[in-house]
Amino acid sequence: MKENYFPQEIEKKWQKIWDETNAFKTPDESDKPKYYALSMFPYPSGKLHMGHVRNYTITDVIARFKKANGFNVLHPIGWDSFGLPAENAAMKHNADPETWTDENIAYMTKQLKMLGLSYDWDREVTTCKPDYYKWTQWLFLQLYKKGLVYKKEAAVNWCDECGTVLANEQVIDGKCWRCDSVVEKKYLSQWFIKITEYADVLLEDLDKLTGWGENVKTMQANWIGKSHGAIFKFPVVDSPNGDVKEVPVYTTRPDTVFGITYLVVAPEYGDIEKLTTPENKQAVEEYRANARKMTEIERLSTDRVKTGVPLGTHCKNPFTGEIFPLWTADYALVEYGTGAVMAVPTHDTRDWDFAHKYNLPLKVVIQNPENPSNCENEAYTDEGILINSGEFNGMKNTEAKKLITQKAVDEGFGEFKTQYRLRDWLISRQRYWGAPIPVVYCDKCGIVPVPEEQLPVMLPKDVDFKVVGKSPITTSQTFKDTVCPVCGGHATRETDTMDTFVCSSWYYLRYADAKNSGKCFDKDKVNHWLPVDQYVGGIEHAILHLLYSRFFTKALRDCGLLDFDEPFKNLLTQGMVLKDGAKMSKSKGNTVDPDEIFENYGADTARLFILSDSPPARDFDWSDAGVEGCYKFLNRVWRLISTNQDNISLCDSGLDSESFKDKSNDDLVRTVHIAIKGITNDISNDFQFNTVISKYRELVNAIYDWQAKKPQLNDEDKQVLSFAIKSLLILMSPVAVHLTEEAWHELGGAGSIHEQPWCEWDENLAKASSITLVVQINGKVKDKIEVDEGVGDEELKTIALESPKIKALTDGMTIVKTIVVPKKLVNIVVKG
RNA sequence: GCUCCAGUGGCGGAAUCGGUAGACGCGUUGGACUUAAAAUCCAAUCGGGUGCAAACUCGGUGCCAGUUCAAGUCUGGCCUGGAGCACCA
Repeated sequence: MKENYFPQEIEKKWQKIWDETNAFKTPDESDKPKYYALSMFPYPSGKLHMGHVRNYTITDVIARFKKANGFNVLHPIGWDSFGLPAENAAMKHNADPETWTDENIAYMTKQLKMLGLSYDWDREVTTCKPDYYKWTQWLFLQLYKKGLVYKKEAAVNWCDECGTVLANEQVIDGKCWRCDSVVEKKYLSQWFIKITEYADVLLEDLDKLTGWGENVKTMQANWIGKSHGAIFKFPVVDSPNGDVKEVPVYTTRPDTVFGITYLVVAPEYGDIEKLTTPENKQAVEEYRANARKMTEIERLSTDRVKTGVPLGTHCKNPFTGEIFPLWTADYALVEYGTGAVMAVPTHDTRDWDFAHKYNLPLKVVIQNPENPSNCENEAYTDEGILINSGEFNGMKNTEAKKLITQKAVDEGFGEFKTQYRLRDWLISRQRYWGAPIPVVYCDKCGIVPVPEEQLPVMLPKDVDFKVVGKSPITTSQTFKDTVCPVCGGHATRETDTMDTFVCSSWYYLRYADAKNSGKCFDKDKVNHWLPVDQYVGGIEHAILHLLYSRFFTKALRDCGLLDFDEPFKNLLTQGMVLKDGAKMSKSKGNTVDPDEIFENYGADTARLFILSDSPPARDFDWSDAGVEGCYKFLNRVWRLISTNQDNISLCDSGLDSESFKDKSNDDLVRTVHIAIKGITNDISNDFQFNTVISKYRELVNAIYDWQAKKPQLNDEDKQVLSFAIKSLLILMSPVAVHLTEEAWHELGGAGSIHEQPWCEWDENLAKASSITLVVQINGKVKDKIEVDEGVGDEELKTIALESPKIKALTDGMTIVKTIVVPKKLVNIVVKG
């Protein structure tokens, strides 16, 4: 064993061996219980960044820990490899996106191997390869058959920079999630997945996800946005042609229905033209044109002054017989509810603002119990007692909600209604580098799905990537023109491709059966491996990927392809990697290149450091000094072992014997047992790797201290040291994967350290031989006394009371009572 | 506005059940080794007070209350920061 630690040399050596022997291959069949550890797979952008390093290291340590603890662990990796950056790169160099992607995957694969990750590379999945996207297309067809996919013309989010539409989930603050440019509304015919059909179960099943953080669950719940309310239908009294009989509205405040003074429809409301009088037509048209021009950001800004114009027509309130005017205003959203709102200015802040601007009347119907002369300066939106509400007067508004709706139901102008904020998932993209949507448009038969036996619909190669203003795929001569599978006549292929989030919504299933060429996956294999026991990834997917994947799992279950409800049993959302307090990013210039760290310090240092300073869920501040510190620590570990090489014998069978445990009352043996227990518990409880690493340090410090007191080691000491080092190596093996393997090998350990079972501890040895009794007076620490471990409660009390310090302090006082916490503490309550 | 999370030394953070606040590390300071440096090792490091010193003592986990023999931890009310949602009727 070399005296000095040369990580680069060691790491290269072992990586080669692991690679050649396929060391981390996972068999499907095993006597052991299964464990599925998964990181969110990367987009092959070119190089790994520190976020990747953190993500994959966390999952790798978990996978290795579980393996050592007797599980058959599935720990796969793949590539989320469709998407716009490849296409943009291709456009820039007029090259094939596939070449760019392949090169990136090759480079990043090399980096993953340099990090020493224990992947089963035989299960690698690459979403842009036909053997994968064939099944993405196949699954699309299954959902289509189930009626969960449809095409419709709708107001959609258009990103001009990316030249494509976006899903709702991909619009952040009115901007594109990818390129940050402002998103426009466009009316286009697009493909949607009916995720709303699963809104309720997606919400309800969040309760089953006990292994998910509350933050992610509430984010999803908010996004789904379930609300309970009513639909009321208001008869139109003066529709110009008499062809619109009523306007339905959705409200969560049926209790305020007696306070309606006007009604608002969205500018895009379907019947708006029929509800406009000829005199108002011009103003309404202008208003609508103006609304169309506005960006989402402008339109949705809450601090904007509300605007609107009257339509000239009126509705009747069936509860009161009152007639009130119809307006259009862009604060009503066509996509939500019915696209029309009943306005109660006295009890809704938005209606209040609008009514004040246009001098619309107010009618108070809910009385503020603390301030009966309410609604003079602002809307009153809290609970209260109904007034001016006919038969409902005097009732609590919370109770009236139900009764008022019931009346509407009974009299045929209303119904109870549950409403969701979630919209259907827009999945078509006007881009080349994605899975082609397997559909053709026949001149005669209309929309025809591609027959399954014709899959995959391959991406064409005869494409001009330099084209501007349309998808490159449309330039292919061979792609568009095709034959209708039904009638054999001329047909045109769909040129839209699928959102990459469709590809990533099922990849975790494919790992269970990655090489299956006849099916997307074998049902038994998927049922065996899934759900994922531990999923690890960034919080940025809290809604997008995680919601889509949950939906996919449920939809595929309903297609009979699998038998479970939720894909990810436990979710760990790791924090960001920061540098100098800001997220690492190229634009800020505060990135740290993993390659440089590997080169200068080795992967083990990188792994150790990225786990050391913060718990996984919290943000992690990268510091050069911290890396240096971890490197020094590994050197310290190496030195400890290399200078003791002759004193250590790993294959000493005596280490595992009962007699060794019994005869060893050595403090170091106890320290090791305490470390094993602590480290095992810290990993098991929420993967607290930062404290695991502090315990590595404590153990190493303890071994050094122990040795400093023993200039000469006798045979028993050597056995104790061997036990300590062996345990240290195994405990550190999930993190410092190369160093521990090398040391294990050099010290004559059998096989690979990564095949060793985890250390066990003896409960009796995993505690100090004596305890420090804390003595408090009135809750304040006054004395600390070393006592034997086995001392009983009564005796502890006596010891405490007889301590000279305590005697002096309690002298002349009345002892009211004495509380004894076994093996820990005595609190003496005194008076006087 | 609503929802969730967090707040502990100079810094990252630690503290199963309510039971010694500040583990472990970074940084800083002093020292040893060295011609010198690097590396390594040793010591100190929350604040105030008493003391030459060992030591002793008081205060302290965002703020204010409360529960308790005992609160970083539990309860209520605030403050600050972060994240998500948001003219969603």
